[in-house]
Amino acid sequence: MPAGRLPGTEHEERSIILHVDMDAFYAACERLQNPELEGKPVVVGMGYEPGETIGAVATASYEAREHGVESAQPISKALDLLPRTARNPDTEPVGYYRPVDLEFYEDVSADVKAILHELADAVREVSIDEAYLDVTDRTAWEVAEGFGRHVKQRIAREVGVPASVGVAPNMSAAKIASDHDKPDGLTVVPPAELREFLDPLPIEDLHGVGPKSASTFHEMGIDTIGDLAAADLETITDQFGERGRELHLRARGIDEREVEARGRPKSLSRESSFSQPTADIERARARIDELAGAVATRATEKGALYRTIGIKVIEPPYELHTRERSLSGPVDEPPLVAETAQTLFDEFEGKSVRKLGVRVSNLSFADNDQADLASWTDRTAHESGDSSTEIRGQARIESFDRSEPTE
DNA sequence: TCTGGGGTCCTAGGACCC
DNA sequence: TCTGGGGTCCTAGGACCC
Repeated sequence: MPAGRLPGTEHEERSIILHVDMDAFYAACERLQNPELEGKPVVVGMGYEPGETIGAVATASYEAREHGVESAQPISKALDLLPRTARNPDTEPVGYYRPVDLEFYEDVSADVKAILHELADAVREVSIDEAYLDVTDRTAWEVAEGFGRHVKQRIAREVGVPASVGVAPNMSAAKIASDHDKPDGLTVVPPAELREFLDPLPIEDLHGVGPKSASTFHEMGIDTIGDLAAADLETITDQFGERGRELHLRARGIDEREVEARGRPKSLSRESSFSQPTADIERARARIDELAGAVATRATEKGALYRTIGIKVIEPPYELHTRERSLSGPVDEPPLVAETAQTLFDEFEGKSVRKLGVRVSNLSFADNDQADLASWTDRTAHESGDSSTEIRGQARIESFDRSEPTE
């Protein structure tokens, strides 16, 4: 926190925040590998295999969206709206379906992110296709539009994928701005225009307002961001708690969050659905073993120790349950993930399940994490010797002590 | 919307401690 | 002993995001 930085709105007026959002990113990456797809409707499906009808839409190009294809849609439905083949391909639209190739997309994303880090001091990578930049010290409002265009052009020229950019005095508004003119958009909202930009937008455009909150807002007669800005704060916090306070501020163009690099992950998980809900306990337990193994492998790869192991069970129609158990200390012990997950699943035996997940959380990182390392050695010092093998062994035994009485 | 996978944050009650 | 207040951790669920 720089000394002399003023709090409140003065700080915000000085900030220039840029949000970069790649357009239909997976589809754009597919076009990079296969330029004939340019201008064609492209659908990238997860769990999709060429020629099959299984899976769900991860990303649809804008051309595919024109036919009603949306992300999260089952591939089978997308195929109804946009077939792979047509009787007369000259007059009827044909969709180009591709399976997700995450490794390639991550490489492309890394190229984009490298450019972003050159262009800003602070970068928050939100996801594979999205980032916030604090460019306060790199540009000025008078030339912010040119700066935004420069960002887009560098990404297009050096990586070859389109991006939409929003520039605004804070993160919340920058996010809305980048979405304002998609695809290939550029929207600049200087401080003086912030309120008039936000006011007419639908309440759904506010980041953090999902379907549930939106319908509550509508019931309250709040349909636009301007309506929320004008609403009585107490009415909002009564309904939405602390989150409501935050949304009320953002609706009024205030968002004090700083652009900070993302820290370590807080949890790691794997989940997968059955094509049909199943009550077959053997299948369910086999699936849990697979998921536990995959999660544990990922944790090991990332150098993460976990202290909490949990499962997620979705019963039809779509009833979510979570169970978790904490150990006495952080471990990296793949068999323990599976054992604990299986124990937690006991109470669901005989239930029909449509989806299962395994998760590890309460993570700590052995490498290069001074604070964690210090507290870890500190905490374990009185309990036992200083050998990590002993500590892990102890955590393991205590976890059994806890679980056994319930059986 | 009859719903894929991987995350984050918040809330609320209970246990447990001082 | 029928009983205060505060803090932290654990667990389950909910909402939201990409």
